[in-house]
Amino acid sequence: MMNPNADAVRTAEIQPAEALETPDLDLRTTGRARHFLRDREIYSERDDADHVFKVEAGVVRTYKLLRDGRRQVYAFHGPGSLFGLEIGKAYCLSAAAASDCSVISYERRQLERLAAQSERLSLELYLTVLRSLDRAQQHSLSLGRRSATEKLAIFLMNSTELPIVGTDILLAMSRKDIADHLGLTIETVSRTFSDLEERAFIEIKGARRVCLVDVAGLRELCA
Amino acid sequence: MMNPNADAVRTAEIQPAEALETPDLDLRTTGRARHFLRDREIYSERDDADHVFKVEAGVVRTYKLLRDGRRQVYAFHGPGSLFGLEIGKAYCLSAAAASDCSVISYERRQLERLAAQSERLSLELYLTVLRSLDRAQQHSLSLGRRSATEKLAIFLMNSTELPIVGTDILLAMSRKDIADHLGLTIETVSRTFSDLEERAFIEIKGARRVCLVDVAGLRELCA
DNA sequence: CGATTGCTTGATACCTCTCAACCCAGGTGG
DNA sequence: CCACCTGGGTTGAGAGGTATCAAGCAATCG
Repeated sequence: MMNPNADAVRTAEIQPAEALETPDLDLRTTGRARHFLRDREIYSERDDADHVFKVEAGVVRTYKLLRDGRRQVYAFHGPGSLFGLEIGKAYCLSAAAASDCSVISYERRQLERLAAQSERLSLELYLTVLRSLDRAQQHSLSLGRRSATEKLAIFLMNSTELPIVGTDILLAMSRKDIADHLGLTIETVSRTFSDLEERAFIEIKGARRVCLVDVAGLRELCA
Repeated sequence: MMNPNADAVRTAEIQPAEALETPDLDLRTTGRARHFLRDREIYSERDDADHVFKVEAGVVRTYKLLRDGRRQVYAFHGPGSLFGLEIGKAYCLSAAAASDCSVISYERRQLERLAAQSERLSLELYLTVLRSLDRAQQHSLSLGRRSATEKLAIFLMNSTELPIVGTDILLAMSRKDIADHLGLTIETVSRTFSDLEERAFIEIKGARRVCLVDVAGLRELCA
């Protein structure tokens, strides 16, 4: 059940390729490819949780809305990442495309059947959830005890998994997505970006394109 | 692997009795009872994760320390709750007694062996982790997007699981524990308690004893 | 008792939010 | 081609909530 050999957990803002990278053949055949344009909803909190998803390309965000419109983005899922695993009948989060993306959907009941038969698949599911838990906890640390600058530095350092062009990273998500992920406002995110640039930690080459000039310094900011 | 029958997830600040409540006999025999005085460390981040624990009595906190002394408390575990499940070799959080408490420790390797044999045990472990994930996400929502008043209201409403005397709840943890859990300072927690009392939502009968006078109102505060 | 510890209360500072204006790139249509 | 519009991002000024620093209080313990 638990794997003592799986070593130090990587903590990435964008959930990277992980479980099911080399999936059982069964699984590959049962999935169905789907595409979503940016900001399209994939599923909504309270919907019947009858599917589990894996990202093929692009980035998906999972989030929750409060009555007054405040939004908390829990995680960004990049290619290879699984999302939509649930205990109960319904999803307890919403999921939407943070960028144009394609995902594979698996029928939950089918996946359950397969997992019951395959020791290996069920272990992978277990590890997937455990990894998500680890990330959620890291995220709590970011939200609870850190300044805007620290939050953004952490976010950037954990975004190293993103598409890279030369030394630059490309952010798939909007300022609002970042803000709602870090518990800040768009304005503060923007100001903090500018601040990091003035202090020569990064260079902003476009709203979605950032060069990490001083990685050591950024890491230092993460305390 | 996944259980479609396990319905709506309870979200409690204090992790309640859940998995292993009716444990396999094997498990019961392998556990070893241990006692800890308040604030004693049970394990530390980076220690070898060779044991898994279940709370028998009292409350345990899992937490992490930053270099500058800031502390984030991730969760409080009450009687019946499992903690210490890990992917990697080492614990990625620390655990300590929030109040005097007794826990049962299981050898991880033994638990792994048992889980490999018992469909039921491995399912319970899976669900335990999934539940923890759900709580961690709820917690992120509290940390990221809420005012001190909302945070404390949520905390109190989720503490209904606590020992109750009449209509009062008894808080097992200190103000500092609460503060570090909610991402606030002790002073703000204290002020917010007072504020809630002035507004007649609660009555403070002692530092650790609170009467929830207006439950409907408190629930309203949770938005 | 005096000392210690945990909690409460007060005054002020600081960080982030709020509201508002502005900028810029992309798309549309005359 | 350019005027216009639109949406996302940036920047500014002021307000507000929480942190910080400091003092005071109550309970516990030697």
